[in-house]
Amino acid sequence: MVRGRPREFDTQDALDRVLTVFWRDGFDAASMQELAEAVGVSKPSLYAAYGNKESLYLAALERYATTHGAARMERLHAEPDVKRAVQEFLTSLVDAFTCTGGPPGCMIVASTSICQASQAPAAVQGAIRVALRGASDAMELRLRRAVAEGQLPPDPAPCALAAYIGTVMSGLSVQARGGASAEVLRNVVATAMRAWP
Amino acid sequence: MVRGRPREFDTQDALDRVLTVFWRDGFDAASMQELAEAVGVSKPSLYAAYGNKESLYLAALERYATTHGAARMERLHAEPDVKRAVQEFLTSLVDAFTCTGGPPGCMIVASTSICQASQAPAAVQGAIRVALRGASDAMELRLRRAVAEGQLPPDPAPCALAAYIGTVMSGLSVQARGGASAEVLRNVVATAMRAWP
DNA sequence: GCATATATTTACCGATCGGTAGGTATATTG
DNA sequence: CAATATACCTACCGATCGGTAAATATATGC
Repeated sequence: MVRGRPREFDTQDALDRVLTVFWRDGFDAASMQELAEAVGVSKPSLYAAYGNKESLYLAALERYATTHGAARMERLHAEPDVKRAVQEFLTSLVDAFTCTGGPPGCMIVASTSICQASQAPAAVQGAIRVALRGASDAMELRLRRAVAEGQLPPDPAPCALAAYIGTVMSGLSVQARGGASAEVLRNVVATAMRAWP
Repeated sequence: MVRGRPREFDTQDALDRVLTVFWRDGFDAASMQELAEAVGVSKPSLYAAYGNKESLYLAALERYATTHGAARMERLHAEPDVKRAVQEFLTSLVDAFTCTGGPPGCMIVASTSICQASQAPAAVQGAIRVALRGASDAMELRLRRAVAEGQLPPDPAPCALAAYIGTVMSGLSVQARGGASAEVLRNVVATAMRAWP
């Protein structure tokens, strides 16, 4: 057993609460004071557990990817029919972006819009860029597989189609952030799928 | 003639410089100090000319709409062929979002992602929402006209199609913000237009 | 010239920011 | 029972935030 006084909060549960604040307010606007209150501990406890604001954000971003994105990505690869897979993927995004259980939209997309040229540390900006690219890259991989399986024509190129889907994903987040309803966004997804080759 | 010492800077030209900083950094992250330096005057001069940060932002946002959006909107209504009008509209957006003369992406879209639940004053958040809706509304108007002219089928509804195009516009801004090239985004527009009825 | 009105700047205000020092509480090890 | 190691919180640090008071500079009206 480890010596010393045991921590009085669960670091993963705390990350979930931190994540929600960063998701809503972004890196700059979320203050360490606010984050500490969201977790229910004092400010120095956060520093002791995670280092500084930068590493806390990086940990929260990673947790966001695993708890809010991983299952959806797995489902994208598990569904054998590629068109159905993408359709279900986008629809589940709409549900997530308009879910009242958390802030509207996507944490990564929201951060992309504002953190690229602000006071955010370079590591934070880089991680956000990587995360944004990650979704498109995974989508491109899925489309490439579909082409290899003969489910999709090679033209338009999987790369271009993935960029289009990534753009729609980003747009859905912005619209949700702006107050668009799930019903409206489901119609957007239906229209977007009309571009399917 | 008006009495008193004349202002030593042009308020419209100053707004252009202020606008660029807000465009890049957003309402919160742009400090009055930074804005004053961008204009080339001292901080109290900005306050004297525009009131406070909130009204300065609102003035900058309005100027952004007129100097960066109005001409494009007029062109959208002037082009008689609706599909070509929309295509040219989106393509010109790509050029604007990736133009090296200013920050990448759209000021309104970038602000939407982060200012909705932050410390930004309610008036600022409201103005951003209105501006974001404005683009979709103008697009819907254009599509309704096309339906009336027989250029477009009534299904999908102009409302839904406009929401889709607005989503693509938002997505283009996010992707540009994330570093996507004009070439990639032009391909995205081409793919997006495949959904045209 | 002199009063009036407006613009400009330096220097400052209280509040809040990210981050930390230092004392105290609580666990294991011996 | 120490002794040690870790977590906790109060109080504070310098820097920066939005915003302003007060003095000075420059124009017009008489």
